[in-house]
Amino acid sequence: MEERKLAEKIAYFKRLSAIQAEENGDDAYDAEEQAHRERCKTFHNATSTSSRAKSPAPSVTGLRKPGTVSQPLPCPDSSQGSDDLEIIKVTPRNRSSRPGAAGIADKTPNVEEEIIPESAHPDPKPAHSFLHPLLRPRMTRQTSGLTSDNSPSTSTAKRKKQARLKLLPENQQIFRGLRFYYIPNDDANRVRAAQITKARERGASWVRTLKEATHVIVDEGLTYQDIKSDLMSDSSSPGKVIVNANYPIDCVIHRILLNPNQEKYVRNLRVAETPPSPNPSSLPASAQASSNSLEIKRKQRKRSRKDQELPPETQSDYGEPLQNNTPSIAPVTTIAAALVEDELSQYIGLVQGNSLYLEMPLEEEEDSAQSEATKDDEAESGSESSKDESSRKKKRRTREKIQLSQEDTTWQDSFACMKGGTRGAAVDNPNAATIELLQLMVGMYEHRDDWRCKSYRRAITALRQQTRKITTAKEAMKLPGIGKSLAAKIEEIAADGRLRKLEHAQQRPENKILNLFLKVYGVGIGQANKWVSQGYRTLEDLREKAKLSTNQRIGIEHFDDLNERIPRWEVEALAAVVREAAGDIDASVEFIIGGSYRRGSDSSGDIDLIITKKRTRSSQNLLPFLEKLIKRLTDDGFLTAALASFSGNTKKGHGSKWHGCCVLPETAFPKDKGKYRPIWRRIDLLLVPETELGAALIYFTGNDIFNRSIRLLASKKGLRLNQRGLFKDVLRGKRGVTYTEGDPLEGRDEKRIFELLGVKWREPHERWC
DNA sequence: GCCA
DNA sequence: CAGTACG
DNA sequence: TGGCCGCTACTG
Repeated sequence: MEERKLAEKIAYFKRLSAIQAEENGDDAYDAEEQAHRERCKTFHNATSTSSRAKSPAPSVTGLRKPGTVSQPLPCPDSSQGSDDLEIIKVTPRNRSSRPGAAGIADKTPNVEEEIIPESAHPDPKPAHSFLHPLLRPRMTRQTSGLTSDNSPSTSTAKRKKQARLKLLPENQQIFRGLRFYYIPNDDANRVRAAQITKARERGASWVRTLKEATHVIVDEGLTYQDIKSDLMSDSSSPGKVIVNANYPIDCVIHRILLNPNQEKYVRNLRVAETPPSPNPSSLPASAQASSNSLEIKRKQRKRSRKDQELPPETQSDYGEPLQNNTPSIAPVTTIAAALVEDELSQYIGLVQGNSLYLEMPLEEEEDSAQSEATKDDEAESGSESSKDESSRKKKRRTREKIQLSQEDTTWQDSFACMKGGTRGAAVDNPNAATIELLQLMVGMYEHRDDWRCKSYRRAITALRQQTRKITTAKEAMKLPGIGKSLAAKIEEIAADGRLRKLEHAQQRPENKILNLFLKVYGVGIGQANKWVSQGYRTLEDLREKAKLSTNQRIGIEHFDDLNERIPRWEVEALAAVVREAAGDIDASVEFIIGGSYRRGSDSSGDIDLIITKKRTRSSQNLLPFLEKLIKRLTDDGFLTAALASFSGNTKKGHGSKWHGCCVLPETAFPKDKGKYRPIWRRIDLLLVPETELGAALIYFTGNDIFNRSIRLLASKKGLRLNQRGLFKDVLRGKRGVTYTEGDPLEGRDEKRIFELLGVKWREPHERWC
């Protein structure tokens, strides 16, 4: 026992130094990993290009062919999906007993429910106290909530149940959905305990049996011979990832799931002879070939911070030299951008600025600049239309302004819903290039980090309102919603027309695959992450091997169709079909096309229809009608799928939305539009009583940013806006207690809602934010 | 991501 | 209830 | 440091 601990301790420090080295030069991937990425890149290029390719045939059969290139990524066999279910059945103790929690082993806010309260961390001293100073702050945050939950914590801890494990933000949960089994599977020693904690903070769940695991983490020093018996006992080992403890560490360092098949992670854990049930697809030749122990391969390139502080020219590994349009500032801030980029390039969701930033001289210059801005602002406070000057007001200024100015043009102006924003604005905008790249960043964050996403979009909105090109960070900082980080990015883009962080993110195969999966209806970040980590890479993989919900299957089968834009004329044609059918059922029902169509868009992602009728006070009143309509349209072949209806939802009395798919019938296809081709379209129907039409119009017209903004504004005024109306924000502490009465202020009249909110009316086409 |  | 979707 | 839209609605 003593020997064991000593060995582990040694191992700990060994890994620790590795971490430190990594942190110092955190883009120092070793050659193996880079090679892996290259392979991935090549692979993906080969397969993904067809993702948007449309087949001339009806899309029912138009699913693109999966990648044909073979790739040594772990690829779960088809049985794996069903394994999950079985696992849960077998070992329910590790999970919440709630039936809905199946398969959601990550995300453990309710860990207390779990069994095995005690955790074994005999040492009160936090593990991170060993760590390199640079690491400490972050580590402190991560491990502060070290706790027990479903962990197979076995040692006889004195520690009782205490603070729960604190999960890191979603975007850092690189292990989300994965289930780790350690050999040995306890946290008896500090090293492993810390590793387990780190893994779990990043979304991994620590399971007690080998059978449950997706990943088996074997202590360094153990060989295949050592774990052989363990693995033997598990018939499901094929398909599992078996790696040594360096793997999760490196993943944490790089903030991303690395290729587990690299030799350094499987060293000694695999034998060429006869592994119990080798999973060929997860055993690359290289790994199988050499099982002899090599020395710990130290990361070769450890760029120190000093090394990074190079002149821009040296930094740039692109062909073109940087051009200095802005003499005095550019060099400095370019370095800043480069440094930041370096730091951030590891993983898209990297948080918080780094300390280097605080040392940058950006802020000092700002003060002087700010006084100027202040002066400018003074002159024209209140005139919203003087686009250039007034919108570059400094935040501090804004605050003053609030106090000084009058109601109408004050703080409300900072809400997106107050601003003009029009669709075509970006086209001829001087910041178009910047906007475009930032927009791509939004795409990378979409569904992943909602808040960051929001920030980028807000920044884009700000840029769009400029009449002058923003070229420096200093300048950008003056815009509302643009802080240091975004300002640096804007400057980087202005300087050399590119954003390295974006490029880096774009070329990550994981991101490409993730983006692909996220486009499937019914697939969110959780499911997409799970699938990616399970090794699925194409839609074909999903269709054949993954277990899909009904909706997800539809989303995949008609992926190409559903991701295609709908031309405006077709939106009208589709609506006409619905109207016509409805006319036979109840001619007094009215339809309003909402969504981007109502905002004037040339094309839409889907068709949004508000269904309403005079003298209706509840969406319930329209339910019978809708049922008939649905049946009729389904029989006609117009509606092709129901994605979200309101099946057993009568209890809440709402039942107001219907989501599904439809196809424009050939009979309704305009002759002048070329050759007819049936394309599945997403259609959303919203049942709206007359009394709620105004609010529903606001909601269904959007855009989303506008909605959120105006709702936020409402809440700041002590009101509440949703798709059913504007409400007085009464604090109803008791659940649903008599909230039916009196609270609604307005729901019927769209303009009236604007008025009550003190917001100047905006036409739908002015609601692009 | 930004901001109070 | 958590995940996903809607604008 | 916590909030960032909706006491949204629907699915499983």
